[in-house]
Amino acid sequence: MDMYTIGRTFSSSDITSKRKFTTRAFVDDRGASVEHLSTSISMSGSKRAHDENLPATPQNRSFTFVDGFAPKKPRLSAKNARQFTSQEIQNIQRDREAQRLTQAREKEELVARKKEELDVEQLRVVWQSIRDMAIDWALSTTAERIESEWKVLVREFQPGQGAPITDILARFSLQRVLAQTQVLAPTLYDLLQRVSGSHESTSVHKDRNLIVATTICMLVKSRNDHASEFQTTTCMYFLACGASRSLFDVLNHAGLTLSYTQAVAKLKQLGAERLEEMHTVSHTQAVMIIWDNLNIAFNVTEQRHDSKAHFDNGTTATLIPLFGVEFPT
DNA sequence: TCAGCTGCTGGTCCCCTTCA
DNA sequence: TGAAGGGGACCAGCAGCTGA
Repeated sequence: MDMYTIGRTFSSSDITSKRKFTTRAFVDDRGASVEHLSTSISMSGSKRAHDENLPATPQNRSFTFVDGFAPKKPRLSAKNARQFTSQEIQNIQRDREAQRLTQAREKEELVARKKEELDVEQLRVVWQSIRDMAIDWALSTTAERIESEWKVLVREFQPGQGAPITDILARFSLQRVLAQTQVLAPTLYDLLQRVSGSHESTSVHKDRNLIVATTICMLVKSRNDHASEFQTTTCMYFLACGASRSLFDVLNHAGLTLSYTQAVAKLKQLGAERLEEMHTVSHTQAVMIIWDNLNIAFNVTEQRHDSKAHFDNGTTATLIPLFGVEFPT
């Protein structure tokens, strides 16, 4: 490895502090240069400068390296100066003017492009804001409309006070529920049709409209406890099927039927209404009575003396009005 | 083996809430 | 304010389980 001294410069503060710097550059065998700086500080005079405790600043620590082997730039002198003709000067001026104009045009284009991007971004933000406002408006308007439609529907589905169970059971129909919903609450009807997928269903085995109608009936009951035509009908069915009281509890909480207590009350009310109807019919026209024995088995798995399987026996009677038969008054 | 306990069910009563 | 409905509390009957 060869060693070369490449020179150095000092700042004024270095000189006053009497430090000696030796700067060397090493060039290895592969030609790569490595700079190494060794600094020795002469403390001759044994008197430290007053500024040594001051923090080092770029000003009092600055030095630069000068490569002694670098080719020197030719000095500008009248001897080396080239003589330009007026035509060349004009050409240079024209070229510089064209270059200036090109740079100005590019700068203008850049500014215009930035402005356009900014405008597009602002437009996008405004568009997003308008879109959000439109969605909010649509949602609130739809909600208000459904709310008003729903109130009308609930009022329509509420039976009159003291309405006979017989009438409720006779007129109840899921098709009627759907038809009334379509007329009185078209927005809600369309919404439920889309949610259930019944508007596009072609299945002949599963009528999704029945699910929509059932859902409407359950929601109506949720909104108004008096609107219970559907639940009154279903509770009669579940009673006839022998559903247990706990099953009634579950179905009642789901809004599918009345409570067991109300179901029994409705059944008794229905029995009283039919008995009254029988009295009326039997006093106004000729009737025929059909009776039959009724046997209900109450089985006990493990019979004991005080707990045995047994049959409850009774007699049922069915009254049939006779039309076209003279009735003596 | 059996008395006592527990859970389920049906029924009734009463209080509270909702709605017209 | 009355009607309608929900639900909790309570009772009775029945059946299954368990420990003495």
